[in-house]
Amino acid sequence: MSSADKVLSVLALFSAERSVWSAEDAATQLNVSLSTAYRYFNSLVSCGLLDRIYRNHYVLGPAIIEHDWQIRMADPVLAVAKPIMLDLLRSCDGSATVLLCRLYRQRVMCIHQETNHYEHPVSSYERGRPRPMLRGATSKIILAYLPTRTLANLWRDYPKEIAATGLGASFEDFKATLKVLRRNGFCVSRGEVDHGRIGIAAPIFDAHDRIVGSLSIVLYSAETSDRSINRLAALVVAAAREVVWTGRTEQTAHVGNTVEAAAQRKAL
Amino acid sequence: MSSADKVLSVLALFSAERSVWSAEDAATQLNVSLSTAYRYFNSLVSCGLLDRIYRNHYVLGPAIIEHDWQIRMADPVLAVAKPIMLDLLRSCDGSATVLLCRLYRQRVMCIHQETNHYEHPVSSYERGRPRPMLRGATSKIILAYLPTRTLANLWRDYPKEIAATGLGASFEDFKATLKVLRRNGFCVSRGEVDHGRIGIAAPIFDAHDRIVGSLSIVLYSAETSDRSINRLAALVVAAAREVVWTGRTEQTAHVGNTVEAAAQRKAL
DNA sequence: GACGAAATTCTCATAATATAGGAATTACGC
DNA sequence: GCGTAATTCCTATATTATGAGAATTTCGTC
Repeated sequence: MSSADKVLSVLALFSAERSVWSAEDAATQLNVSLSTAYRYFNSLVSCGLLDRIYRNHYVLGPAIIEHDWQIRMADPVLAVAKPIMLDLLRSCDGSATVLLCRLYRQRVMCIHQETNHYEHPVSSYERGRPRPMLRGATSKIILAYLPTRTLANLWRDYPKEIAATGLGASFEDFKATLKVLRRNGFCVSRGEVDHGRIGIAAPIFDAHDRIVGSLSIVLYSAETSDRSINRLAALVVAAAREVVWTGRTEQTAHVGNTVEAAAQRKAL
Repeated sequence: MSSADKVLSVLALFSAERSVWSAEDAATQLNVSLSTAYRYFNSLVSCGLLDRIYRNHYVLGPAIIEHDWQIRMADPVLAVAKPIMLDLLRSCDGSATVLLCRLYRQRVMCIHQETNHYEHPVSSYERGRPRPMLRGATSKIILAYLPTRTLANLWRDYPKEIAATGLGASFEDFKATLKVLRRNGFCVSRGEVDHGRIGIAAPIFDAHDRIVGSLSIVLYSAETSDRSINRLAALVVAAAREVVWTGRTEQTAHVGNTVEAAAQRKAL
């Protein structure tokens, strides 16, 4: 582990559970001396990844906020998906939230949300919030298309959790369950992530047909009939198919941004 | 400059102008060897700050998206400001966007936006987008309350720009202009940032009465009478006064989040 | 389904710097 | 302005970062 990796591991301390760290606590946690912890913090503060809000109180910094904006600006998938998600939302009768989620390594994360209930969205999964990997239609439809090797690793690491969520009591069961999902082409879940909610999800692939994410609708189960679930499932599948994950066009996206961006550079 | 600082300086390469970098370009830009650039990239990829979307194509990574979510969750100011901003928005007759902006070192950045024109907000300043420091009501009302030493630095670094934006031809002029703003307690600007827009901004202070940000309304000038500007200015000032920037209560905020967060930890 | 060019990792000797501990300084609530 | 706690500064030693090029892998193309 290089010294840069140690500095970077400071960032991993900051989580939803704990958003404020002191130099002393970090030193203890990372097994380094206090002076080293201060050196780490100073490096991160000076590049904006951390911010010292108060004597002995360090939090994640402005560079993160700005970089997230940069990611949103440059993301070609987001640009393609947004209007599609709004369309999908218009097809929903009652309260609904549409989620775009993405697979990163072995995690599923919400990338974008569109809702018609602005002050109280049906789903609390906003951009950046990690989703449970084994529960909910959003994640399960992604699981369904993972390569066997990745599934084997999951089974090795979390056999109990997989069994507990009803995905299968053996690895063969697990694969069989996922095969059914693949045949359907979509996944419907009830109350697996949030109480009283229904999720309907369809897979999103990249140019090489690898699974990269999912598109889903979250509804109140009390407001939703089986009939409309079927109708919406078809719409979600169609919408997800429109979202082709073209990482490579990112180059063109950045060229497209250049004029506006150059104007902004001079903007002080 | 430590080696960790060099690794962190890689992140600064990623900007709105250029969102994709190759190891080779980064090596050239940073004056390091190709193998060192790969080592840097690997460190950043393994902690999620970068993502390799394709052979030779590195972009900002998932850790940034997730950390931004963590910041939003833990931010006590955001929690206080959101309902206030929604209230303010309801007081606007036509299309409007309400912005919460924050001062970081010598920069102003948008932290949150509420709008009543969801698909085409009146202002394109979303969370994370840096604002010009010298133009627009949002920034100028912050300038107005900066300590003299900071203003002197600004004048030293950007005398031409300050004169060009009409803030003053001499440092004395500059200070006099800002004094008027302070006496008003708010700032109105027309078309300084975006064409055909009016900005109305009021200052936000922390517990020690230091300026930390601003709250502003952006409107279409064509739809807005002088009369309603005055009415709204009073409302913005009142709303901004409600938002007290209490960095220290961040501790309590994190305690408040713990239950939900712990539940999520077990969520895989 | 193998070829070839480009990307990426590996290896290693040397130069550079990260580290802990404590002293010195600074910040800040009271 | 005082006193405690936070933060920076200092230095010798142990550890690691670096570049150059060789070795390997990746992936588009045929």
